[in-house]
This record gives sequence, C-alpha cells and structure tokens, in this order.
Amino acid sequence: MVTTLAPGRQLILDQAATLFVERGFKGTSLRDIAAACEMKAGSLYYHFESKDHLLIEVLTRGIDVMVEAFDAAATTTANSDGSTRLKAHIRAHLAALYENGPYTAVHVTSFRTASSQVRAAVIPERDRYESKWTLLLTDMVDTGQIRGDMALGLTRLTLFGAMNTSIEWFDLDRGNLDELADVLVDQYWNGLAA
Amino acid sequence: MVTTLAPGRQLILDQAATLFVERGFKGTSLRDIAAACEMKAGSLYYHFESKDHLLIEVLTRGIDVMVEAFDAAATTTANSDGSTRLKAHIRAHLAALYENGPYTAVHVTSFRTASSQVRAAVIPERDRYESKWTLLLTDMVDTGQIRGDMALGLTRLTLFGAMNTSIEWFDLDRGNLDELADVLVDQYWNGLAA
DNA sequence: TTGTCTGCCTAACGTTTGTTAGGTAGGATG
DNA sequence: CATCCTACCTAACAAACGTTAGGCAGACAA
Repeated sequence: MVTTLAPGRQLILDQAATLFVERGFKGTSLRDIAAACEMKAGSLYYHFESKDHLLIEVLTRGIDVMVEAFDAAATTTANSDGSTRLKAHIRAHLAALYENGPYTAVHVTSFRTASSQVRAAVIPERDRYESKWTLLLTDMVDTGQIRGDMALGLTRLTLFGAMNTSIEWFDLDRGNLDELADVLVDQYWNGLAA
Repeated sequence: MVTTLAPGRQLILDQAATLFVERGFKGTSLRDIAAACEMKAGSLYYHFESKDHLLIEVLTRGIDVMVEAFDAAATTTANSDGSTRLKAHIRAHLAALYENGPYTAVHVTSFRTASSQVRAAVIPERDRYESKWTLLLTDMVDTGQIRGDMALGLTRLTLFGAMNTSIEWFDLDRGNLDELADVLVDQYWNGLAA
C-alpha cells in the first residue's frame, strides 16, 4: 500500500524543520509552524498526533537524507585512496546538512533536549547511520589507509562534532561546500604539524 | 566597592546553569530553577531582573572560566613545542567544560537559540576568548610550529566544534580528560593518514 | 526598643502553550 | 443527486509560562 503524501503534510514538515533549526524545538510553538504554513494550530493535528511525533518524523527524515548521501558517496569511492574516500563522505555529510533541506540540521539543534520518547524512537535510526561510519573507518584501517593506532570511536565523534557545529558559522550563500570539505579533510588527514 | 555575593545568588546561578545544560534554556522554567534551590519562582526576582539576565550572567561566567583556563595554560607552555602547547590549551578548554561547573557548557546548549539581546550582551566576551585562540594559532604558525598553509579561522572553528560537542557523549565519571585531550591532539596534530 | 534592610514568600496577573471537540467547504465517488 | 472523505477552521480547554505587587520574619544598627 502506497501512502501518497498529503499536500499539506510535506509543507508542515518543511516549515517545522526550518523553525526547529532557527529557534529550537522548545522555542517553536505549533502556532508558529501553522502560521508558516498559513494554517491554524489545530489543523496540524489532522496530520500529526502530537508535537513530539512531528519532531520524530523530522528527525527520521534527517537521518534518511544522511544515509542516502553516505551510500551514494560509498558506491562512487569504494576503491579510491584514503583521503579521497574520506573527503567524499565528509562532503556527503555536509551536503545532507546544507543542501537537502533543514531536516538533518535539526539533529544538531534539537536532539539533545528532546523528550526521552523522541530520543528512544530516533536512536535506532541514528545508530544505523553511525555504524556506517564505523564500518568505513575500520575498513580504511584494515586496508592500510588510516593509521592503526587511532581510537576510531573518538575519531568519528570528534569528526561529527567538527562537521555538525559548522551550522553555527557556515553559510551556504557565502561559503563553498567543497572548500569546507577540503579544509576539513586536510586538517584531519594531514594534521596541523609543520 | 566590593559587592559581596549574596548566599542564595550563587546557588541560583549554579542550579540554573545545571538545568540549562540538561534541558536547554527554553526547556527550563523559573519554577524548575527555584525548586532546585528550594525556593519559589518569584524569589528569583530579588536577585535577577529577568530570565534573560540570569542567562547572561551564566554565560558570562562561562567565558570567564574559559579565559582563566586559557591564560593559565598559556603561561605554563609559552615556550614549549607545538603539540605540547596545543594539548595544554585543548586540555584547558575541556577542563573549563567539565571541571569548573556547568557554566561553560551552557554556551554549547543555549547560546544558539538565545534572544538577540542575550547574544548581543555576550558576544563581546565570546570574541575576547576566541581572539586568544586566534593569537595562539597565528603565533604557532609564525614560530614554525603549525603549517603555514592552513586556514586558521576554520581550524579554530572545527576544533571548537570537536571539543564542544563532546558534551553529548563524554562523561567525566567514566572517561579520562587527559586521554581525551591526547586523542584530540593526536588527531589534529598528526592526522589520520597511515 | 525602634527602625531598617535583607531574603524570601504568597498570590495573583495576563499571556502562551499543547491539545481537543465539533463544524464545514469542496472535491471525489456511488 | 446523494454520500463520503479530505483538509482544513473555530473555539475553547487546562496547564504552564514569565513577571509583579505586597507582605513578613529575622538580623542588625541606633
């Protein structure tokens, strides 16, 4: 059974994600979201059963975007050299953050303080994405592309941190995404040492 | 004129900072803060003129902690080699984040969505801290410790991102701060390349 | 003893919040 | 034409919010 997406539903998700990024989840009221959709607050309940469920759907979509971007990068660079592979995946993560709607960015701004029910619903999806990165990094160690003495878990976490917090200062209209990926990969691949 | 700190005032700041980190600024009500202090909400207004002003004071303190930690690291490692200097300052930043109360961590969780008045009040202080890092990094380039072809502005931002988002996964009770600093410095200094 | 100041309390205010119940216009379906 | 379903609306609810005014107990000073 194919559930054709109701026309207003997509709009609500888009506007909600945008506002969640700008003002945070708690800082965004259902009336704010409804107004952005030129609706009234009560109408949202035709499409979503609660504000939390709306957030869950936004977050889930954010992960889907990331997973798709990751898989696309993986298929094109599976046989490339180390820095090329890493750059492709960094670029893919940043693309999910900036080019494919605001869904992914909501994770950075609103996941931390979300209710435990929301977190519980989204964490399995999150893990799915993170395990893809873990697999990538371990494979790069196994194939001799990355040093064998690294704590890969921490490497992934700090890399995520570096990429994700770019939403605080990076502006797609004024900066170039490829340049940002280049800088990040240069830093993480070659290091700062003179 | 020395303004002796009222006894309850310090308690309010501590509890407010703790709750702001846990639940975010918008997710924390004045009644929550008051309850944590075993007070009533109205009583907070004897010490602070608004919720926003309370946040401003918490954030300002957070920066003071970071500045003090930075300066201490700077005086002890001014003449050390590159990786030692970097590690001292990374360790100092992490210490401000985890060891000196929750004040600094509030920046990570609540600055982004703070009102424009709060941001305007805190940004000058923030800049003061950031410029210390900029000065450090440029000096390390000038003295031949860091590669000369790096975009130092981005280096500082991604490094901040990597350190700050550690509050999402690092737990001081289960992890060692020195180890974390070691890993970070190893990553950023030597790079991942095999 | 009288007065003042500090640090809290009580009680309420107006507003905003998420949420619900019931209604209704319009297109699709029989 | 009659019926049903979709996608909204109106109007209200109880609860929670930041904030304010006024009061009161205790410490301290004159």
